[in-house]
Amino acid sequence: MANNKVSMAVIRRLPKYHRYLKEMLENGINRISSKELSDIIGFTASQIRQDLINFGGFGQQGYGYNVEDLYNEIGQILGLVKTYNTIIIGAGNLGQALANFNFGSHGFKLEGMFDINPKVTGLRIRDIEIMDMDLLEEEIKNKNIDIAFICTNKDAAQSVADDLVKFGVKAIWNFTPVDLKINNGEIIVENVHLIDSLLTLSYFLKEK
Amino acid sequence: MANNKVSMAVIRRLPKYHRYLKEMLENGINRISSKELSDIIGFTASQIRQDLINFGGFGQQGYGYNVEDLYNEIGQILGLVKTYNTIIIGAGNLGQALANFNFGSHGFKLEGMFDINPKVTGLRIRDIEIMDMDLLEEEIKNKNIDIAFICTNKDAAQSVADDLVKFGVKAIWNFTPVDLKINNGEIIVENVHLIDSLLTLSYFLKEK
DNA sequence: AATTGTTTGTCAATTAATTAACTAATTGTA
DNA sequence: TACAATTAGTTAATTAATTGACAAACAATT
Repeated sequence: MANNKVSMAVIRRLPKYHRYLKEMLENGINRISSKELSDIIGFTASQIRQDLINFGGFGQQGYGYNVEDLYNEIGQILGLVKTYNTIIIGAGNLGQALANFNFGSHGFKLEGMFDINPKVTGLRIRDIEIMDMDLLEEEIKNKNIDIAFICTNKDAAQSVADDLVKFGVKAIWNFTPVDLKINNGEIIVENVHLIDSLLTLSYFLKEK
Repeated sequence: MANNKVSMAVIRRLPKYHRYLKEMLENGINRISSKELSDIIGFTASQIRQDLINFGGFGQQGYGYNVEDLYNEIGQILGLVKTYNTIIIGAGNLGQALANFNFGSHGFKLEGMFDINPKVTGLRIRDIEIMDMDLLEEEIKNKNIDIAFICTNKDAAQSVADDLVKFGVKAIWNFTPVDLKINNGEIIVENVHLIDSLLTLSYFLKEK
């Protein structure tokens, strides 16, 4: 199971494999070749084999891949074997929407929500209390929080991120239209820049 | 202003340029070199020049780029010169969150929201009525809808997409964890696969 | 058991994307 | 006005990513 520098392009395809394999598993398909997978998922068969080889290769010549095994392997590669503790910072519409997404079923347990607005602090979303930001440090440390979702407005994002890092969070899922400056190279930052996505759509729409 | 096949990598960087240039403009910076921009935005100076050359090149040797001009040019490239009419399908937590995002300020005017759930139809979010899906065809045609945001559950996504295409929508912004099958090659589909993003984060978290 | 067909893993070839080097235009200054 | 400094545009070199080809391994069949 080699692991010297897997490219970002490959990594970003893994969740899609995982998604499709799960579906196949649910449909009772227990064997698949790279060619068949190619037809379904839209990557070339060669690319699929190359991608999987990055992590050791899980197939068998003349047979293909066992769907369940491959699903489990990719799950493992994606770190879906343990549960991560998460919190949401900013309990506005987006924060509340994410709280209701139930990422818990994928192994991401929501442990708390935070906001500065006294109109929402004290409320509960899906049994999770919205707490004041004053409690952030304590909660991160007590509950051993791994991942924080930043759903504040863009002006608050950087200072919130600084606090999160200071208090020991390991990864940030950033929903604000800001590129966070994080000095600590150990901290993972994953952005969901909705406006960038919409502008990309707009680009292609204009091209027509 | 050449335009023979700009690569996806370049296109997906454009919104970031646009974002940073806007910020500079607001800060009263009116001139910038590729080197300075590189320090701020994190792409190499060479890449920045290469990117811009795809669209004709807007700089001047010995001077750099005029921030306002470049901002406007990129805005134009991204199609931000006209207003697009949008609707949201699925008025659950996410749909409501997106309605409150106010993409109108970027030229994306929200013209309606739709849901099948009678508990939410009739309600208003930011002065936009949540309508029953029965009215979808009529509204798309009357209001000349360009873009639909799909925020339904994943099981409804494909059939909603089929209807949207049939009724004349030009682009779909898909928030469901499904890869929509659209035959009509003229239709733009832009995905926001939140779970894929979270699993990518998870991958890097596991790597540490 | 032998043979045919399938399919991965591997390696090579190709294509795409990024980075570096260079040239010529322009700015700013003495 | 002349000259040094700056900097985009351009071309070339490098690196990365994708695709194609094929041998070895295995499965299925006779």
